[in-house]
Amino acid sequence: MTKRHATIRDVARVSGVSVATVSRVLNGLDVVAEATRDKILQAVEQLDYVPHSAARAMATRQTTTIGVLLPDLHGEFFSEVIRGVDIAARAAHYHLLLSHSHGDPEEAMAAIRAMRSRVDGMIVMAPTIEPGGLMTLVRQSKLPVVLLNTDFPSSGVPSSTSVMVDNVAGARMLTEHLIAQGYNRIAHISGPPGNRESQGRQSGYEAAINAAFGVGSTMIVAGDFSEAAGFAAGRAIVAGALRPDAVFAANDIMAIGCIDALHQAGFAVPADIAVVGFDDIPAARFITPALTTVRVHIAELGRIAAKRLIAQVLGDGNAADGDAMPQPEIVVRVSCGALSTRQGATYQQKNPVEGRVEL
Amino acid sequence: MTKRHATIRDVARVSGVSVATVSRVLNGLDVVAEATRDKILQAVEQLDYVPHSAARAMATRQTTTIGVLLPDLHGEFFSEVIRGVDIAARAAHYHLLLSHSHGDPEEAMAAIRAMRSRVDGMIVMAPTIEPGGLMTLVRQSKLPVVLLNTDFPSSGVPSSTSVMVDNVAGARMLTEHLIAQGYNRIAHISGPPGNRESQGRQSGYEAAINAAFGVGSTMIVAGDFSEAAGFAAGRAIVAGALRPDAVFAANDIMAIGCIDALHQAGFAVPADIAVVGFDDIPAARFITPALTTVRVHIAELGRIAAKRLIAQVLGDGNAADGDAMPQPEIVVRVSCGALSTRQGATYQQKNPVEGRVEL
DNA sequence: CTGAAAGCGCTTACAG
DNA sequence: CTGAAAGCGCTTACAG
Repeated sequence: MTKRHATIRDVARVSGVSVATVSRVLNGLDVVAEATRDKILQAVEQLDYVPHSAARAMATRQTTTIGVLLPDLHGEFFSEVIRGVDIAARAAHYHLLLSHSHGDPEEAMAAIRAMRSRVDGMIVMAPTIEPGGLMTLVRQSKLPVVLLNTDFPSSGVPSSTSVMVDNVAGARMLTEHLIAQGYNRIAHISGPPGNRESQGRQSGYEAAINAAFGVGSTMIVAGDFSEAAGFAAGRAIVAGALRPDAVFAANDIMAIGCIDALHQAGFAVPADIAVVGFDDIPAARFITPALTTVRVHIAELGRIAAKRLIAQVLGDGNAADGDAMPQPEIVVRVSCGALSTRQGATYQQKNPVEGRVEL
Repeated sequence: MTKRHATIRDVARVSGVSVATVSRVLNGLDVVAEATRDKILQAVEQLDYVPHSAARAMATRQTTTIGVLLPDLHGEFFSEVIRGVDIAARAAHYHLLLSHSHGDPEEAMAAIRAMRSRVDGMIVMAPTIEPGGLMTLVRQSKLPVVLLNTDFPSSGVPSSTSVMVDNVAGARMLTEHLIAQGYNRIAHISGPPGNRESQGRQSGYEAAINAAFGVGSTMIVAGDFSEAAGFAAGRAIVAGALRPDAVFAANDIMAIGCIDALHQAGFAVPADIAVVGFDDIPAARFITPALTTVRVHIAELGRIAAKRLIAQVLGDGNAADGDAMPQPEIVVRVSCGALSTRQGATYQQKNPVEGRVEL
């Protein structure tokens, strides 16, 4: 067992051919004679030869690696994106290089540069970079890029380079679901201003409310996606003059905070006031009452992003056109009042009872 | 904007020096004259030059990348490991290559080979590879490796090459916590047999019970880490002859299933029977009653693994010796009976009231 | 302090 | 069907 790995020259020597021929066999060029091939494969086995990827990358100018740049590495959204990206990457025999930006535009820039020579393309989610800067960066990286939940000036960029959750549709559906149940004073706890998820969800809410009750019927309580903000919003609602009969929080964690505040003030959910969320985090199923919410298939989003990216890398223009964007779906549980408490809240009913409403 | 990126030759040409000198500046060899340096840096800027990592890797035989091989990519454990690994990798300016094995030994082997030439070392978590095979693989990969929560024959391998959660200690502490509260018929819902997490947690439980009540006082209900198994165990307990006054489920999700079954049978938790878990998943805080459990700082585990790995890569023998392994800690909430229901269950008390008991 | 040149381990026209 | 050789873009002794 030598200290250093075998190289293609070792394989050539052992099998008595040139490195060119070894290379052909390794790359599946089927011009090589069967006998030669067998000899070579045997040598490969014997030497435990694995091609050096940097050398191959130099020669081919390809890395068979895609980069994933995320704003941060916390929580379920991140892991689901990665999981989906991995599915597509693995199917195409691509490796995955991971990076994140701490939500900082500077770091995002730096990460993109650092990745540039190590990948054949990248999936970037960088909500904090202003679109112009991002565009420049992408341009000068000269790499195929697919944007994930990230704004991009649409100046001639093919839509296939951007995938995103349809927050507007999800929020609208959910609001309409509340309206359909007879609620008519529906408040919205918003996410942080300037955040595109926030904006989309609020827009969907407003569209549904305005369509049903006319312009001016919206009730917005400012939040920021934190549990504390949801709690505060709950207290404000309890204390406020205009009592909503239902609350749509822009994410689940705020909904949970809100429910907590309502409970503490002696309100029953959903009997006195319905509360729904967005995201379908794992905890949504476990709280009491189980939370009605909107689920987005994040892994699928990641998978599609990766598939499109790889198609671009391969110059395979429309290989990924077959994949529809995943649509948000409503997950009906107890907190909206559509199900009785005993349903939906507990383990066994989980599958049979939860109602999913496809868009 | 040419189609191809600038190379070191371009920089050399523009700044009127040799590529060797450019290389020196790029690598911080401070032998270069200030004026030369400035010229070069300016050219770098102007050309938006970024060194080609494959070329550099060829020349230096280093990739400044570490690989992370995980059994799968689901859930919080995974994302926390990655997050921790990333912290250490980033601090040392290493990139992260991610792979997983679908829990399949064959795939794990393949993944290790595929990674071999792309990384300077790897963190591998491959609980399904039998130790002998893993050892061979690691040996022939000739790469620094740190094992994460993975068995390894201890034949002369320095302990720094393996990091793992101390399940035994965590389970023991938790069981002792129940004992200290006066419970004396404490059952354990085990994880899947053969799983090392399972085994460790069960051992810790047994050690504590045997120490307190003498050998033969343990009560084990077989589980498999699933919510359904916890539910089934709860039903079995309800139906059984020997009623425990407390249940320690080997993970939170089984504890949740168990509580559900108890509730459905009309038992109050913790008044009639206490239930505790292990892992401190996010949902543990949100269920009713909020779950007493054991928290393991997974991200810290990942960080230490990466730090040790990088120290090995750098030949920096004891650089990581300063880092103690993270110890499990008990998170006391409502389900063990130590806190009143109003405490611990709700948002505001989250921080002030939850009792953490350091090991 | 700087440069010319070899070498890292592959792939790929170009010949034969 | 196979081989000799150039080239991918760096780094690093070795000279000077």
